[in-house]
Order: sequence, then C-alpha cells, then structure tokens
Amino acid sequence: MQIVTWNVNSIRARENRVLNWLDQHQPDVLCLQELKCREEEFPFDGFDQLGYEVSLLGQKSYNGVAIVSRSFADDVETGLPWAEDSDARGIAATVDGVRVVTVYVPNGQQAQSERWEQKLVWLDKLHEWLAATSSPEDELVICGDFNIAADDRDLFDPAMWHEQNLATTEERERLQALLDWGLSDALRAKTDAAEQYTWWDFLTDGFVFNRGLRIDLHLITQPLLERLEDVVIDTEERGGEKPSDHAPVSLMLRD
DNA sequence: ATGGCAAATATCATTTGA
Repeated sequence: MQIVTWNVNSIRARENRVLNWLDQHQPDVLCLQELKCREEEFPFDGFDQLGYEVSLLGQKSYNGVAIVSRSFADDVETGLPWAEDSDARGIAATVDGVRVVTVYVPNGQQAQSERWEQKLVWLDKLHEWLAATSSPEDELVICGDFNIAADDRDLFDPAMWHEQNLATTEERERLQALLDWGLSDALRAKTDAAEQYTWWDFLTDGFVFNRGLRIDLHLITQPLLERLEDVVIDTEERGGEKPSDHAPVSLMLRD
C-alpha cells in the first residue's frame, strides 16, 4: 500500500503536475495540502477520470487539505483538530482499513511571534484530538506538512536555523509528544541519513544548491511500523517547470 | 538594511509561505 503526502502549493496551479504524477505512480492514497481553493473550485474531473475519489476541506486562497483515494474513503472527518478552527488544515478518512489523517500545520512565521504561539496551540490541540479519538493500537498514519524540522539532520544549515521558526525547542517538543503517544517518524525508522529534504525554497533557488528542509512527514502507529517497507521522497518532481516547493513523499507498506 | 520567488486576490499592491 502506498500513501503519499504532498504540499502542492495550489491545486489549480499544479493540476497537470498532480494528475500526471498520480497516473504515473498509481498510489492508493494521495494526501494533499495547500489546495488554496474552495471545494467548488477543486478540479475534480481529472481525478475522476483516473479512477480516484476526492474527499476535501477547502478554503479560499489559503490552506485546504484533501485525501485522494482509489478505494472508498470511509468515515471522513473534517474540522481537525477542533471543530471551531477557522482554517482548513485537517481531514481524516479510513481507506483499505487504514485510518489516514492529513494535516497542514500552521507555519508560525517567526519564533516567539503571535502566529508561532498559535502554531504551538494548534499542535497541542492535534495531540488532544488524537488521544481522544484514536489508539496507538490502531492502523493509523498522520501525514502532511508539519512545518517542523525534527532535528538538525533535517536542516540545510543548522547554525543559521538555530531556534528559528520550524526548528525551535518548543515546536520539536510538540512533535516529540506526538511520537511519545505512540507514533514513529516513518523515514527515521528507515534511515539516520541527513539531507532527506522534502522542501526547498523558491527565493534563493534552494533546490539547485540542495538547501532544503525535511518537514513533510508520515507518523505511523506500531501496527503500521510492522508493515513499513520504505519511505520515498520524489525529488525529481521538485524539478522542471513550475513545481511545488515541496516534493511528494510516499509511505510504502507491505500488504 | 533585508534582496531574491510563487500564488491568490481583483491588485496594479498586499499577504502568506518556511
């Protein structure tokens, strides 16, 4: 089973890229973040034609998340991690027996800022929601753009990033708390290697110089850890004309 | 003193991203 996470940075700007990738790779589940559109603006037709269904939570201009699946998406839940959140940042569904949760964690803008404080609260709420609705014994994956570099191997310049937004102790503690509940960072279960980046900046042409971050993650429970085959970052998709600034990341599970 | 890019909005400039 292949479960992919991809921050597409606008589904309308990336429609052809996403459909071509989907057709070529044929994953079971494709989780998308940063749709940047309302539900009525989502390009459903191309997904239909490839034999996929789309469950989504849209929002004008910002955020927006979707679960694209080959099989029926059961028990779709939106409004995560809490019902009153005005941002479209979370959706969950059960596909082929696996509970798939995908999130777009708030960016935080700058360490110690008001947005950063809200990011910490959002992560606390995600933890509360998870603990209230799920068990570490479930076959469950939380994937998405966490906007946190788990440790210094996940940063291109640790000295420059020291205690900066995405790399602060407080953010890393929130991520660790999720792991302590009963999740494993799937890529780290496979490799200790540095430079396993999933994002490269547009501003300074980061991809060309491999100045990237690993911020797109799959966190999996023990039952899925036992099925873990590999995690594959498709850096090729970051190249060419008009890519997203994030690469698709695939969780490969044994049947 | 803080550039450089990309996307959305209805904009000819601002916000957000990470």
